[in-house]
Amino acid sequence: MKFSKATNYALHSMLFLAMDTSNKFVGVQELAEKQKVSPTYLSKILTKLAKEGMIISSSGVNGGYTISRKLEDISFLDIIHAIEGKSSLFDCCLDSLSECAFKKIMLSAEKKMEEELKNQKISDLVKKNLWK
Amino acid sequence: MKFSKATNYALHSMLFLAMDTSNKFVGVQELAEKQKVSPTYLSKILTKLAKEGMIISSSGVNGGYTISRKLEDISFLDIIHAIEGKSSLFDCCLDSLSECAFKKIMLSAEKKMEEELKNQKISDLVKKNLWK
DNA sequence: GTCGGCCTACTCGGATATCAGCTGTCCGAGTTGCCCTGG
DNA sequence: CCAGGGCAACTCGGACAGCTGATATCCGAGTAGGCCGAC
Repeated sequence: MKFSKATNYALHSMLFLAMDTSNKFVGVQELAEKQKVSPTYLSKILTKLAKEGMIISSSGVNGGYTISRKLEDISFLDIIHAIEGKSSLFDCCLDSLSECAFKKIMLSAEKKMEEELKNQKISDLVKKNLWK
Repeated sequence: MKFSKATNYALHSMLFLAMDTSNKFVGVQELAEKQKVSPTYLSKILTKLAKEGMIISSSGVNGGYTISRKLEDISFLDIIHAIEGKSSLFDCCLDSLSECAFKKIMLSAEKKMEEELKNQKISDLVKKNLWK
């Protein structure tokens, strides 16, 4: 029961991209170096984000990734869902036909966390310039 | 990023124990059968709960487990913490000396969920008699 | 009758096997910009 | 000069290896209650 490292990489990559003002595409290499990850691995993570439309990828020379225009709309929850998946954190594995009482409660607790994450946008971090 | 099955077993076991009115110790065998798990595996989970003082174990003939007296105080969060551990769900693996901006936000979201789980007691479920 | 030893039904805890998902690597394919060459 | 081919710098995506932690099993040890036999 932990967030995966991939989620961490995804969040940081999004921040890097959001803070890049050059309007150019940023290569995986550069992003990977800053986070000390292998470029190939990071590219897999970025591909997931691209599929969700949060970032845009460009092949070829001077290719790379850049943030999608709708930056203001991208919340932490979106990023986490893109990496971790959207399924519930709790599975009641007893094959109860009737709804498991625990599941309801766990689900509502989960919702509370998601609400909080939905209100946190990457763009807020950029404004506060919280990165070194 | 999922709650483990062990957590599910722990929650259900706690409910079974809480609903047992016989004032006797309930054997692992019985608990395991109801949840269709191996008794040895379940015993490891129950040992963790016992170490946290939520349940009491008794060796020997007619031994088993029974709920601790302070049932009213036992929340979902206590049970989850006993099984999953108490460490934060999010680790920022960049060795930033300064506090990572993400960690703060993730931690606060996590807290929201924990608050909810802290207010949910096993004893409430027993009262509502939500189990088949 | 009663005391003590044995047997049985339990839990406890360590060692180990198994499995799934996360992490990470490798490589071939596709794409694009740029240079270089031939007309 | 300039059009086209080739090259190099990229990403993309599938296949696969390694590792870690969750899941599960096995077994020996300890413990408590009850039975049974000897005195």
